[in-house]
Amino acid sequence: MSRRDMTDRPLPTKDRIIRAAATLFASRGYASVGLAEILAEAKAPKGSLYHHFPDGKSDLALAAATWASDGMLKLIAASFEPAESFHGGVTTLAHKLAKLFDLSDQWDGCPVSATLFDGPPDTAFRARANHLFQGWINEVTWQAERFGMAEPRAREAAETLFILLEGSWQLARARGSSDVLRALPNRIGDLDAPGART
Amino acid sequence: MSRRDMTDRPLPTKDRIIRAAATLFASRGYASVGLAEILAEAKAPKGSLYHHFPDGKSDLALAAATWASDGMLKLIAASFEPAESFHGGVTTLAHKLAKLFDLSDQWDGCPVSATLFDGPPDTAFRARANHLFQGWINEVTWQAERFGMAEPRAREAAETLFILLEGSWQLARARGSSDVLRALPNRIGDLDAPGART
DNA sequence: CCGCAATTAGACCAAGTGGTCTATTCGTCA
DNA sequence: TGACGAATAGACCACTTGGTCTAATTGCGG
Repeated sequence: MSRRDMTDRPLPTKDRIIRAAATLFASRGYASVGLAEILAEAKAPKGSLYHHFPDGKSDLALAAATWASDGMLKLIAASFEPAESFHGGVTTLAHKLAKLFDLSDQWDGCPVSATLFDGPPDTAFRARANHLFQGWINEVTWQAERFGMAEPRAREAAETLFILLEGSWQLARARGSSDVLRALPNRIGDLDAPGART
Repeated sequence: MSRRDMTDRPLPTKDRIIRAAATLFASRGYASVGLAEILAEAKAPKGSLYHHFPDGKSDLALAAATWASDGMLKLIAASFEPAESFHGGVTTLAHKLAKLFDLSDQWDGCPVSATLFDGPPDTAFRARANHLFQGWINEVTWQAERFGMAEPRAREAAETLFILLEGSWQLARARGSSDVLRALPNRIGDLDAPGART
C-alpha cells in the first residue's frame, strides 16, 4: 500500500485490479476480502471489474492466482539460472522467498493456496491450483535436469522441494519468522546428485 | 453430516458447537463459514453460542482449532506408540492422515491452518497457531527421543516431519489425491538414526 | 416445591456482501 | 468531426454477515 506511486498508476485497470486482488487474497484469503476493498485499493469502480471479469469474484480469483503463480515461476527461474548446482538454486530460492515473506511483515502465505483453497467448494479452484503448482514443479524439474539429474530423480527432487517450501512457509507464518524458510536447504539432505552437494 | 446420530446428540451444546465449527472451518476456512451454518449443523441457537463464547466467532475459532489440534496430538501418539522405529511411526501417521483426508473427499486441509490463517489480521490467531503447531512438534520430538535420537537431532527430525506433513497436505488438496501423503515417509530420507532405516 | 442461575431460544439490527444495471466518458478509426 | 464500441462510473438491490438483547426454559440445590 505504499510502493505503487509510479508503478500502479500507468498500469491498465485490469492489471491494477488483478494485482490488488492477488495481494489482498494472499494476506487475508479469498473469502475474507471483499470486492469493495479490492476496488478501493485498485482505484477502480465496480463497473470495470465486471467488465473485465464477467463472472465476478471467482473469475478474478483465478486471474489473481495465475498472476501470482507467474511471479513465482520467474522467481524460480531467477534463482536457478545463475546457480552452480541444484542445491545452490534451492538456497537462493529459499532466501528470496524469505525476503519476500519479511517484506509482508511475516504475514502472507502462499498466494495460490490463500486464493484458491478456501472460498466455495469450487472444483475449478482446485483444478487451477493443481495446474499452477504443477507448473512450479515442472519448472524445478527442468532446472534439476539442467544440473544433470536423471528424469525420475529430478521430478522427485522438484516435488520434495515444493513440499518443503509449502510446509516451511506455513510454519514461518505461525512463527512470524522467516528463519524456517532460510533453513530449508539444510533439509533437502541428499536429494542432490549423489555426493554433489558442498 | 452423517456420522453423528449417536455421537453428537448426547454431547453438551458447547462441544457440539466446537465440533461443528472445527469441521466446517477445516473444509472451507474460517472466513467463508457463517455462524448460521455452524449453528444449524450443531443444532444450537445463537444464544448458546454467545453464552459459551462471549467473544463470538473468533473465540469459537480458537476453541475449534485447539480441539482439532488435540485430535492430531492423539493421532501422533497413536501412530508412534506401537511403532518399532521412528520411521515406522512416521509411516503409520502418514497413512492415518491419508485415510482421514480420503474421508473428507480429498478436500479438507490442516484444520489449524484453515481456522487460524485467514480471517482478520489477528495476532492472537497466529500466536495460537504457533502454540498448537509447537505442540505437535514437541510430541514428535518426544517420540523421536523414545527411539534413541539425540536432542538436537530429534527436534530437527520432528520439525522436518511437520513441514513435510503440511506441505504434502497442501499438494494432496490440489491434486485431490492422498498419494502424496502416503508417499511422505519416502521423503524423510536419512533423518532416522544413521543407517537404521529399512 | 421453590427459587435462582445457567442455558436456550430466536427476533432483531446495522453493516457489509457479491452482483446487476443504466448512464456517461474515453479512445480510435473513418 | 462523427460515431461506435470499449471502458468507467457508481447508484442500487436482495441477501447474508456477526453481534446484541430480551424472554422463556431448564436443571439443580435448598
